[in-house]
Order: sequence, then C-alpha cells, then structure tokens
Amino acid sequence: MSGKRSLIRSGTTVDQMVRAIGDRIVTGFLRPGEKLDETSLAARFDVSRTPVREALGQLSAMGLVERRPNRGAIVAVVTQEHLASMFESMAELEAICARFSAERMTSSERRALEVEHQASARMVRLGAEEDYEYFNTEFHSRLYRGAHNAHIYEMTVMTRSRLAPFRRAQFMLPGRLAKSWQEHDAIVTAIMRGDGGAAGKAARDHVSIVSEASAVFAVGDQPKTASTAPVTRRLRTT
Amino acid sequence: MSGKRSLIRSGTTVDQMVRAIGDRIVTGFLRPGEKLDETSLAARFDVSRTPVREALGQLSAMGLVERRPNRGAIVAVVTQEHLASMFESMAELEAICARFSAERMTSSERRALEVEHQASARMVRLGAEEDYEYFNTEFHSRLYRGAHNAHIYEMTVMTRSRLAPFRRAQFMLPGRLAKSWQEHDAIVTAIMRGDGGAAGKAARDHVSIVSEASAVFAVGDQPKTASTAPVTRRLRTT
DNA sequence: TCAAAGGCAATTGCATGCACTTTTTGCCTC
DNA sequence: GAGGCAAAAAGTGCATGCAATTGCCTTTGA
Repeated sequence: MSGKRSLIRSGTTVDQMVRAIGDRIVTGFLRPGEKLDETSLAARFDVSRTPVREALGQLSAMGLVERRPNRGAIVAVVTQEHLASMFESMAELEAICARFSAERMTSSERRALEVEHQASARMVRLGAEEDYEYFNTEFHSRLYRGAHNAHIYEMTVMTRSRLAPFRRAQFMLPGRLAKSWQEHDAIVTAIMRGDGGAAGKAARDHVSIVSEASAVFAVGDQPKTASTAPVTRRLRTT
Repeated sequence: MSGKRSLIRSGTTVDQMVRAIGDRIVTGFLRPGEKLDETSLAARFDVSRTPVREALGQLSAMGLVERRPNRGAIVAVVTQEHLASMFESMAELEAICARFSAERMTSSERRALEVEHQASARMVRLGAEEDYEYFNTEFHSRLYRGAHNAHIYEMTVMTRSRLAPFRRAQFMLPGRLAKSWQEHDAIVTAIMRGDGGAAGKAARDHVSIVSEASAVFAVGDQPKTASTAPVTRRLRTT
C-alpha cells in the first residue's frame, strides 16, 4: 500500500471516493451502464474495497449509481423518460428559485446578479463559449442561492448535477450564446422588478428549451460502446 | 451470531439497516441529535459494524443522519430555519404535483382520487382521526403519482419523509379534520376542472398552513433530553 | 447440434482486526 | 475546589479474509 493517496483532497477516504467517482460520472468520464468493479476501483485509487463499497452505497442513495445485489454496481442508466422528468423538474425548480429570488434577494444580491449578467454580455459578443459557460453556471447558482431556501437549493443543485452529463454533451451552435443571454436578461429584468411570476416563467422557459433539445438523447439501454454520441442538432446552453 | 436476523424483510443486510434505522428516525423513535453508535447498532441488530457503517453513510447521503468524521454519527439535527425551508419546499412541491395532476391525470386516476376523497368525508363526520390520517396520506400520494414525473415524485416523497417526524408530532385539534377536508376538496375540485393553476395554489395553501403551525418546533441545538416536547398549539394535519 | 447440468473462477457481502482519533477519567498542582 | 495534564477507554476508519452468490464455461447426454 503506497504512501499517501494522491487524488482529490481532504476528507475521509470515503468522501474522497464519493467525490472522485461522482465527478467521473457527472462529467461523463464514466458512462451510464458502465460496470463499477469494486476491486478495480479500489486498485485504481489505491485504497481497500471497504471505502469503495461505502462510496458506491452513497452514490446509489444519490441516484448516480445503480446497485444490483450480488451483481455489482453500474453507473445509473437514465431512461429517456426519466431524463425528461429530470429536465422538467429542473425547469420547475429553476422557476421556483427565480420567483423566490425576485421576492427575496437582498439588494446586494440583485446588484451582483445584474453586474455579472451585464459582464457576460461581453462573452457573448466575443463568442467566448468557455467563458460564457462559466458565467452561465455562476448565474444559475446565484438564482439558487437567491431563493434563500436551503432545501430547494439542495434539490436544485442535486438535480442539476445529475443532468450535467446530458447538458455537457451539448453542441456549440451559432446564436446559442446570444439566445441564452437574452433569456437570462428576461429573468434578470423580472427579478429586478421584483416580479416573481414573470421571473419564474422566464426561468422555466429558459430551461425548457434545453429540455426539449436534449430529448434526443435516447438512453434506452445504453450499450457500452460509444453509442451515446449525440445524434442531435439544436442543443443550447442553459 | 444467532440464527437468521429477525427484523425487517429481504434485501441485503445494508438495505435492511437503512430501512430499520431510517424508519426509526422518520417515526421519531430516534430523536434529532441522538448519537448513533456503530457498535451498539450492530449489536442491536445482530450484524457486524460494516453494514451499519454503510447504512449510516447512505442515510447521511439522504440527509437523515449527520456524520462528523471520527466523531460518530447523530440523527440529523434540523434547525428552525432548515425546517422552515423544508416546509416551504414541500408546499412548492405539492403545488407542482397538484398542477401537473390537474393537467395529466388519466380519467381513472381522477375518478379514484374523487372517490377516495368523498369516502374520507365519512371519517371526518365520525371524527376518526386515525382513519382519516390514512386517507390523507393516500390522498397526497395520489397527487404525487398523478404528476407523472418520476423525479418530482422522488423529491416529494423524500422531503415528505424528512418532515414526517415534525408532522407526526401534531396535535389533534377540534375542527382540524373538517378544515383539512375542505382544503382537499378545493384541490380535488380544481383538478377535476383541469385547472392547474388553481390546483397548485390550493395545494400550496394547504401545506403552508401546516408549515406556519409547525414553525413553533424550534429545534435549535436540541439537547439529548426529551426537550423536543411540542410546546405548541394549533397544529393541523396536512 | 443443442440443451441441461455441473463445476470453476470471479466478485460481492459481511465479519473481524488493528491503527488512529477523540473523549473520558484520574491524578496532580495550584 | 478549580484547572490542567496524561493515560486509559471508547469509538471510528480502513484493510483484510472468508463464505456465499453469480456468471461462465465445460461437460455430458440425447
């Protein structure tokens, strides 16, 4: 058993494993349906099977991993239908966050949202997709936090992370950034007005578009080969 | 190691432990802040510490248990604020379920909802609180299922179970049943009309009332003694 | 050639053991 | 009697080992 484990920082070994494996799933490095062999994972991360097992258990409780008793664990396979339900949930959750944000954000939160949003306009003009993506993530996080509701925050972040692999697989389309920005703008405007209803609606629409576009990602029974290849056009960024 | 383990049926030992411990938390048998000693639990259920540890890990991933590295696990302590956020989430989730139910329930689902709801009127007249509670639970479950969205269903059921200990602690108030039934009636009526907006609003209001009432359950830093004793009046059933 | 049966390798599930961390206890000092 | 320190006790974290289960592959019989 070599010296110190290298990967991932701090926390108990189990926590590290949860993060390590969870990240690999969320980022799409591990594919849905892929077998998660305890022994291999243990060897891969240079720990014993025990923490790996515990991590798999927790990931399974989170829905990222599927466990068949006595038959090992696989990366959770998300059916077309369940994917749709998650996107729909996401739209509803974002709508709630936006509505609450409109009603509850402090003035400094509002200011920060506005400032960041305006700053992101630059990324749109430059077509800097990577950078815009960063702003985009931050933008949505602000909405989640702005709702001032810890439990909704948890559910939203959780759902978003489970959708990450599907959102990530998006295409870079011309006009995508501008469109996304305009939708953000509608949300921001409504929030600044304190119009919860409008903010909610705008946020729901914003997410729904991605949902529809991603509906193409049929995941049915996901072979292990690279068949997840997006056979789709018309994907946008959230 | 005695013969077969008695408690709880089927599944792996870990699953059994998750259910066993989870139930005890949800039903309030284990109190928030209570220490969950691995060794004692293992002895109590006649298994080794390993499955107990895994179960605690999963329960912690579900938010029912809090784990302090190297310092053991306790039943999750829910702060006043977090409790409020969960009740608020619950109201929003129920609102979504009701709205979707109004838009999506099949005619047989609608019929069943209506029939059960009318049947529960009898319980109200008789003041049969226990029986009504059963109908009440079933009623809400129907809404969750009627939304036809697996992920929202999961989040709603999860949230509801985390709120269970607080809802359970309710008082039996005169007029509570009748009031609850009327609120259910508003929801049912809206759903039968297919009016999603009204159904959502009615459901949100229905839950909100409980939320306000339960706000009294300050849980702050929960001593180990039985100080959770409800120092409150005016609690209603969902 | 095919199907059923049996055995073998691989893998999971759980128990146990040991090292390390935290908490408690007992003793000493002030 | 209060405070502080150290040793002991308790309890957690992880590794390892073994029994049990599964899946595969070979064998056998028709």
